[in-house]
Amino acid sequence: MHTIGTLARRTGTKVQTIRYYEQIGLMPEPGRTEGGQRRYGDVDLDRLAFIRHSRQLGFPLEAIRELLDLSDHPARDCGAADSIARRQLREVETRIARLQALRSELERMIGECRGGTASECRVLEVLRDHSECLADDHDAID
Amino acid sequence: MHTIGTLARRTGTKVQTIRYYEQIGLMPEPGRTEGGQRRYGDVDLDRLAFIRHSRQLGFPLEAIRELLDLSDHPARDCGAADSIARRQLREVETRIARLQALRSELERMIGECRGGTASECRVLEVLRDHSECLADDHDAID
DNA sequence: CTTGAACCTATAGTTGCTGTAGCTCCTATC
DNA sequence: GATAGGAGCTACAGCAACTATAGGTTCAAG
Ligand SMILES: [Zn+2]
Ligand SMILES: [Zn+2]
Ligand SMILES: [Zn+2]
Ligand SMILES: [Zn+2]
Repeated sequence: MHTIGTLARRTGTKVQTIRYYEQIGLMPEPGRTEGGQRRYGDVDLDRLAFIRHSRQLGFPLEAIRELLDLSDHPARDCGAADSIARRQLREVETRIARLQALRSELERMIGECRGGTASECRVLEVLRDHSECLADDHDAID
Repeated sequence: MHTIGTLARRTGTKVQTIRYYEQIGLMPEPGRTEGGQRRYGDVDLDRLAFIRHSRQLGFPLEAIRELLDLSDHPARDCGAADSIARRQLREVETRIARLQALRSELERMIGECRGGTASECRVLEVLRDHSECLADDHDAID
Protein backbone atom coordinates (compact mmCIF):
# COMPACT_ATOMS: atom_id res chain seq x y z
CA MET A 1 0.00 0.00 0.00
CA HIS A 2 1.32 3.42 -0.94
CA THR A 3 0.47 6.88 0.25
CA ILE A 4 -0.22 9.60 -2.29
CA GLY A 5 3.18 11.08 -1.51
CA THR A 6 4.92 7.83 -2.38
CA LEU A 7 3.08 7.66 -5.68
CA ALA A 8 4.06 11.24 -6.34
CA ARG A 9 7.72 10.60 -5.60
CA ARG A 10 7.87 7.38 -7.59
CA THR A 11 6.36 8.93 -10.71
CA GLY A 12 7.63 12.49 -10.53
CA THR A 13 4.12 13.88 -10.12
CA LYS A 14 2.91 16.56 -7.76
CA VAL A 15 0.49 15.33 -5.10
CA GLN A 16 -2.16 17.81 -6.23
CA THR A 17 -1.82 16.55 -9.76
CA ILE A 18 -2.70 13.03 -8.64
CA ARG A 19 -5.77 14.34 -6.84
CA TYR A 20 -6.62 16.29 -9.97
CA TYR A 21 -6.40 13.11 -12.07
CA GLU A 22 -8.75 11.44 -9.61
CA GLN A 23 -11.15 14.36 -9.84
CA ILE A 24 -11.36 14.15 -13.62
CA GLY A 25 -11.66 10.38 -13.50
CA LEU A 26 -8.28 9.43 -14.94
CA MET A 27 -7.19 7.83 -11.69
CA PRO A 28 -9.63 5.70 -9.69
CA GLU A 29 -10.85 6.66 -6.24
CA PRO A 30 -8.52 4.70 -4.02
CA GLY A 31 -9.23 3.11 -0.65
CA ARG A 32 -8.93 5.26 2.41
CA THR A 33 -7.62 4.80 5.93
CA GLU A 34 -9.92 5.23 8.92
CA GLY A 35 -8.77 8.83 9.04
CA GLY A 36 -9.59 9.43 5.39
CA GLN A 37 -6.17 9.29 3.77
CA ARG A 38 -5.74 7.71 0.34
CA ARG A 39 -3.95 4.37 0.04
CA TYR A 40 -2.90 3.03 -3.34
CA GLY A 41 -1.91 -0.36 -4.70
CA ASP A 42 0.70 -1.25 -7.31
CA VAL A 43 -1.91 -1.20 -10.05
CA ASP A 44 -2.50 2.45 -9.31
CA LEU A 45 1.21 3.13 -9.44
CA ASP A 46 1.39 1.53 -12.90
CA ARG A 47 -1.60 3.51 -14.08
CA LEU A 48 -0.11 6.77 -12.94
CA ALA A 49 3.21 5.91 -14.58
CA PHE A 50 1.32 5.24 -17.83
CA ILE A 51 -0.43 8.58 -17.61
CA ARG A 52 2.75 10.48 -16.86
CA HIS A 53 4.71 8.81 -19.60
CA SER A 54 1.95 9.56 -22.08
CA ARG A 55 1.93 13.18 -20.98
CA GLN A 56 5.68 13.36 -21.47
CA LEU A 57 5.10 12.23 -25.03
CA GLY A 58 2.64 15.09 -25.39
CA PHE A 59 -0.64 13.17 -25.47
CA PRO A 60 -3.58 15.24 -24.25
CA LEU A 61 -5.51 13.87 -21.28
CA GLU A 62 -8.49 12.92 -23.41
CA ALA A 63 -6.28 10.78 -25.64
CA ILE A 64 -4.72 9.21 -22.55
CA ARG A 65 -8.20 8.36 -21.31
CA GLU A 66 -8.79 6.34 -24.47
CA LEU A 67 -5.36 4.74 -24.33
CA LEU A 68 -5.92 3.66 -20.72
CA ASP A 69 -9.25 2.23 -21.69
CA LEU A 70 -7.61 0.12 -24.37
CA SER A 71 -4.86 -0.90 -22.02
CA ASP A 72 -7.58 -2.06 -19.62
CA HIS A 73 -9.11 -4.26 -22.34
CA PRO A 74 -6.26 -6.41 -23.70
CA ALA A 75 -8.48 -8.39 -26.06
CA ARG A 76 -9.54 -5.37 -28.11
CA ASP A 77 -7.96 -4.44 -31.38
CA CYS A 78 -5.06 -2.04 -31.06
CA GLY A 79 -6.00 -0.05 -34.14
CA ALA A 80 -7.48 2.70 -32.02
CA ALA A 81 -4.28 3.07 -30.00
CA ASP A 82 -2.22 3.30 -33.13
CA SER A 83 -4.45 5.90 -34.67
CA ILE A 84 -4.31 8.03 -31.52
CA ALA A 85 -0.53 7.82 -31.68
CA ARG A 86 -0.51 8.72 -35.35
CA ARG A 87 -2.74 11.68 -34.69
CA GLN A 88 -0.33 12.80 -31.99
CA LEU A 89 2.58 12.39 -34.41
CA ARG A 90 0.83 14.57 -36.99
CA GLU A 91 0.19 17.17 -34.30
CA VAL A 92 3.85 17.17 -33.31
CA GLU A 93 4.92 17.45 -36.94
CA THR A 94 2.62 20.40 -37.50
CA ARG A 95 3.99 22.15 -34.48
CA ILE A 96 7.58 21.53 -35.54
CA ALA A 97 6.91 22.98 -38.98
CA ARG A 98 5.27 26.04 -37.51
CA LEU A 99 8.03 26.61 -35.00
CA GLN A 100 10.68 26.23 -37.69
CA ALA A 101 8.98 28.98 -39.70
CA LEU A 102 8.91 31.18 -36.62
CA ARG A 103 12.54 30.44 -35.96
CA SER A 104 13.60 31.70 -39.39
CA GLU A 105 11.56 34.89 -39.06
CA LEU A 106 13.01 35.54 -35.63
CA GLU A 107 16.55 34.82 -36.78
CA ARG A 108 16.11 37.13 -39.72
CA MET A 109 14.71 40.05 -37.77
CA ILE A 110 17.34 39.71 -35.07
CA GLY A 111 20.09 39.43 -37.68
CA GLU A 112 18.95 42.56 -39.50
CA CYS A 113 18.93 44.85 -36.50
CA ARG A 114 22.00 47.08 -36.33
CA GLY A 115 21.13 48.52 -32.90
CA GLY A 116 20.51 52.20 -32.26
CA THR A 117 17.19 53.72 -31.24
CA ALA A 118 13.82 52.01 -31.13
CA SER A 119 12.78 54.03 -34.18
CA GLU A 120 15.52 52.34 -36.24
CA CYS A 121 15.01 48.86 -34.80
CA ARG A 122 14.35 46.19 -37.40
CA VAL A 123 12.75 43.95 -34.82
CA LEU A 124 10.10 46.54 -34.06
CA GLU A 125 9.67 47.37 -37.74
CA VAL A 126 8.98 43.77 -38.63
CA LEU A 127 6.50 43.46 -35.79
CA ARG A 128 4.70 46.56 -37.02
CA ASP A 129 4.44 45.29 -40.56
CA HIS A 130 3.92 41.69 -41.55
CA SER A 131 4.78 42.48 -45.17
CA GLU A 132 8.40 42.61 -43.92
CA CYS A 133 8.12 38.88 -43.32
CA LEU A 134 9.08 36.22 -45.82
CA ALA A 135 6.26 33.90 -44.81
CA ASP A 136 2.91 35.14 -46.09
CA ASP A 137 1.19 33.65 -43.08
CA HIS A 138 2.04 32.37 -39.64
CA ASP A 139 -1.50 31.16 -39.16
CA ALA A 140 -2.23 29.30 -35.93
CA ILE A 141 -1.02 30.98 -32.75
CA ASP A 142 0.51 28.34 -30.45
CA MET B 1 -13.31 55.99 -36.83
CA HIS B 2 -13.69 52.23 -36.64
CA THR B 3 -16.02 49.99 -34.69
CA ILE B 4 -14.62 47.08 -32.73
CA GLY B 5 -15.96 44.76 -35.41
CA THR B 6 -14.01 46.56 -38.12
CA LEU B 7 -10.82 46.31 -36.08
CA ALA B 8 -11.51 42.64 -35.56
CA ARG B 9 -12.05 42.01 -39.25
CA ARG B 10 -9.03 44.02 -40.34
CA THR B 11 -6.64 42.24 -37.98
CA GLY B 12 -8.13 38.77 -37.85
CA THR B 13 -8.95 39.07 -34.16
CA LYS B 14 -12.09 38.05 -32.31
CA VAL B 15 -14.09 40.95 -30.90
CA GLN B 16 -13.88 39.48 -27.41
CA THR B 17 -10.13 39.24 -27.73
CA ILE B 18 -9.88 42.98 -28.37
CA ARG B 19 -11.98 43.69 -25.30
CA TYR B 20 -9.74 41.28 -23.39
CA TYR B 21 -6.64 43.20 -24.50
CA GLU B 22 -8.28 46.39 -23.28
CA GLN B 23 -9.07 44.76 -19.96
CA ILE B 24 -5.47 43.73 -19.36
CA GLY B 25 -4.21 47.12 -20.51
CA LEU B 26 -2.59 46.10 -23.80
CA MET B 27 -5.07 48.14 -25.82
CA PRO B 28 -6.12 51.60 -24.61
CA GLU B 29 -9.66 52.43 -23.56
CA PRO B 30 -11.06 53.95 -26.73
CA GLY B 31 -13.60 56.73 -27.09
CA ARG B 32 -17.27 55.80 -26.95
CA THR B 33 -20.41 56.85 -28.76
CA GLU B 34 -23.34 58.41 -26.89
CA GLY B 35 -24.76 54.94 -26.62
CA GLY B 36 -21.55 53.52 -25.15
CA GLN B 37 -20.05 51.72 -28.14
CA ARG B 38 -16.26 51.76 -28.70
CA ARG B 39 -14.84 53.83 -31.56
CA TYR B 40 -11.22 53.40 -32.60
CA GLY B 41 -8.74 55.48 -34.60
CA ASP B 42 -6.04 54.31 -37.00
CA VAL B 43 -3.45 54.37 -34.23
CA ASP B 44 -5.45 51.73 -32.43
CA LEU B 45 -5.64 49.65 -35.57
CA ASP B 46 -1.85 49.78 -35.90
CA ARG B 47 -1.39 48.86 -32.28
CA LEU B 48 -3.68 45.87 -32.56
CA ALA B 49 -1.90 44.77 -35.73
CA PHE B 50 1.41 44.97 -33.85
CA ILE B 51 0.03 42.86 -31.02
CA ARG B 52 -1.42 40.25 -33.34
CA HIS B 53 1.69 39.99 -35.44
CA SER B 54 3.80 39.57 -32.32
CA ARG B 55 1.44 36.87 -31.10
CA GLN B 56 1.76 35.08 -34.45
CA LEU B 57 5.49 35.05 -33.88
CA GLY B 58 4.82 33.45 -30.52
CA PHE B 59 5.69 36.33 -28.19
CA PRO B 60 3.85 36.12 -24.87
CA LEU B 61 1.65 39.06 -23.96
CA GLU B 62 4.05 40.31 -21.29
CA ALA B 63 6.84 40.49 -23.85
CA ILE B 64 4.50 42.30 -26.24
CA ARG B 65 3.73 44.80 -23.53
CA GLU B 66 7.43 45.67 -23.35
CA LEU B 67 7.79 45.76 -27.12
CA LEU B 68 4.84 48.13 -27.42
CA ASP B 69 6.33 50.34 -24.79
CA LEU B 70 9.58 50.57 -26.75
CA SER B 71 7.70 51.19 -29.94
CA ASP B 72 5.94 54.06 -28.16
CA HIS B 73 9.30 55.62 -27.23
CA PRO B 74 11.30 55.86 -30.47
CA ALA B 75 14.27 57.59 -28.86
CA ARG B 76 15.11 54.72 -26.52
CA ASP B 77 17.77 52.18 -27.23
CA CYS B 78 16.55 49.12 -29.07
CA GLY B 79 18.71 46.71 -27.09
CA ALA B 80 15.76 45.63 -24.95
CA ALA B 81 13.67 44.80 -28.02
CA ASP B 82 16.45 42.72 -29.46
CA SER B 83 17.01 40.82 -26.27
CA ILE B 84 13.29 40.04 -26.00
CA ALA B 85 13.42 38.70 -29.53
CA ARG B 86 16.52 36.63 -28.78
CA ARG B 87 14.87 35.20 -25.71
CA GLN B 88 11.89 34.25 -27.85
CA LEU B 89 14.21 32.64 -30.40
CA ARG B 90 15.83 30.53 -27.70
CA GLU B 91 12.39 29.51 -26.48
CA VAL B 92 11.38 28.45 -29.99
CA GLU B 93 14.62 26.51 -30.44
CA THR B 94 14.09 24.67 -27.18
CA ARG B 95 10.58 23.71 -28.17
CA ILE B 96 11.71 22.51 -31.59
CA ALA B 97 14.37 20.29 -30.03
CA ARG B 98 11.90 18.81 -27.60
CA LEU B 99 9.29 18.18 -30.26
CA GLN B 100 11.84 16.53 -32.52
CA ALA B 101 12.71 14.11 -29.73
CA LEU B 102 9.01 13.35 -29.25
CA ARG B 103 8.60 12.86 -32.97
CA SER B 104 11.27 10.15 -33.10
CA GLU B 105 9.79 8.29 -30.13
CA LEU B 106 6.34 8.45 -31.65
CA GLU B 107 7.58 7.34 -35.05
CA ARG B 108 9.41 4.45 -33.50
CA MET B 109 6.52 3.18 -31.41
CA ILE B 110 4.11 3.49 -34.31
CA GLY B 111 6.57 1.77 -36.64
CA GLU B 112 7.04 -1.15 -34.29
CA CYS B 113 3.38 -2.01 -33.86
CA ARG B 114 2.30 -4.96 -35.95
CA GLY B 115 -1.39 -4.64 -35.08
CA GLY B 116 -3.38 -7.31 -33.31
CA THR B 117 -4.83 -7.02 -29.84
CA ALA B 118 -4.20 -4.31 -27.30
CA SER B 119 -2.17 -6.77 -25.26
CA GLU B 120 0.32 -7.07 -28.13
CA CYS B 121 0.37 -3.39 -29.03
CA ARG B 122 3.82 -1.86 -29.01
CA VAL B 123 2.34 1.62 -28.62
CA LEU B 124 0.70 0.66 -25.35
CA GLU B 125 3.78 -1.25 -24.21
CA VAL B 126 6.01 1.75 -24.71
CA LEU B 127 3.57 3.97 -22.86
CA ARG B 128 3.54 1.51 -19.97
CA ASP B 129 7.30 1.39 -19.74
CA HIS B 130 9.61 4.28 -20.37
CA SER B 131 12.64 1.97 -20.47
CA GLU B 132 11.36 1.01 -23.93
CA CYS B 133 12.26 4.52 -25.02
CA LEU B 134 15.57 5.52 -26.52
CA ALA B 135 15.61 8.91 -24.81
CA ASP B 136 16.36 8.58 -21.11
CA ASP B 137 14.23 11.60 -20.39
CA HIS B 138 11.51 13.63 -22.05
CA ASP B 139 11.65 16.16 -19.23
CA ALA B 140 9.39 19.16 -19.66
CA ILE B 141 5.77 18.45 -20.51
CA ASP B 142 4.58 20.96 -23.14
C1' DC C 1 -40.32 53.42 -37.57
C1' DT C 2 -39.00 49.01 -37.65
C1' DT C 3 -35.83 45.38 -38.04
C1' DG C 4 -31.79 42.88 -37.23
C1' DA C 5 -26.84 42.92 -37.22
C1' DA C 6 -23.61 44.48 -34.24
C1' DC C 7 -22.62 46.14 -29.96
C1' DC C 8 -22.58 46.01 -24.60
C1' DT C 9 -21.39 43.74 -19.70
C1' DA C 10 -20.59 39.96 -16.93
C1' DT C 11 -19.48 35.47 -16.17
C1' DA C 12 -18.01 30.76 -17.01
C1' DG C 13 -15.28 27.49 -19.57
C1' DT C 14 -11.00 25.82 -21.94
C1' DT C 15 -6.18 22.75 -20.81
C1' DG C 16 -3.43 20.88 -17.35
C1' DC C 17 -2.08 21.76 -13.78
C1' DT C 18 -0.10 24.67 -9.43
C1' DG C 19 -0.44 27.27 -5.12
C1' DT C 20 -2.59 28.57 -0.84
C1' DA C 21 -5.25 28.46 3.53
C1' DG C 22 -6.70 26.22 7.27
C1' DC C 23 -7.47 22.20 8.86
C1' DT C 24 -6.65 16.85 10.44
C1' DC C 25 -3.94 12.56 10.62
C1' DC C 26 -0.13 9.45 11.20
C1' DT C 27 3.95 7.96 13.18
C1' DA C 28 8.38 8.41 15.36
C1' DT C 29 10.53 9.68 19.42
C1' DC C 30 10.62 10.37 24.36
C1' DG D 1 0.94 7.64 26.53
C1' DA D 2 2.00 12.31 25.10
C1' DT D 3 3.70 15.33 21.63
C1' DA D 4 5.78 17.27 17.54
C1' DG D 5 5.95 17.83 12.89
C1' DG D 6 5.74 15.98 8.30
C1' DA D 7 2.21 14.48 5.41
C1' DG D 8 -2.40 14.31 4.27
C1' DC D 9 -7.17 16.43 3.68
C1' DT D 10 -10.78 19.79 1.20
C1' DA D 11 -11.90 23.75 -1.21
C1' DC D 12 -10.89 27.31 -3.89
C1' DA D 13 -8.10 30.79 -6.59
C1' DG D 14 -4.84 31.51 -10.27
C1' DC D 15 -1.98 30.82 -14.58
C1' DA D 16 -2.01 31.93 -20.30
C1' DA D 17 -4.61 33.58 -23.64
C1' DC D 18 -8.31 33.46 -25.04
C1' DT D 19 -13.44 31.71 -26.31
C1' DA D 20 -18.29 31.16 -25.51
C1' DT D 21 -22.64 32.21 -23.66
C1' DA D 22 -26.64 34.84 -21.80
C1' DG D 23 -29.32 38.57 -21.69
C1' DG D 24 -29.67 42.96 -22.79
C1' DT D 25 -28.89 47.75 -25.80
C1' DT D 26 -27.59 50.55 -29.89
C1' DC D 27 -26.96 51.70 -34.55
C1' DA D 28 -28.01 52.22 -39.30
C1' DA D 29 -30.35 50.76 -43.42
C1' DG D 30 -34.73 50.50 -45.70
ZN1 LIG E 1 16.78 46.47 -32.62
ZN1 LIG F 1 4.83 38.22 -40.29
ZN1 LIG G 1 -0.76 -1.17 -31.77
ZN1 LIG H 1 9.80 7.40 -22.57
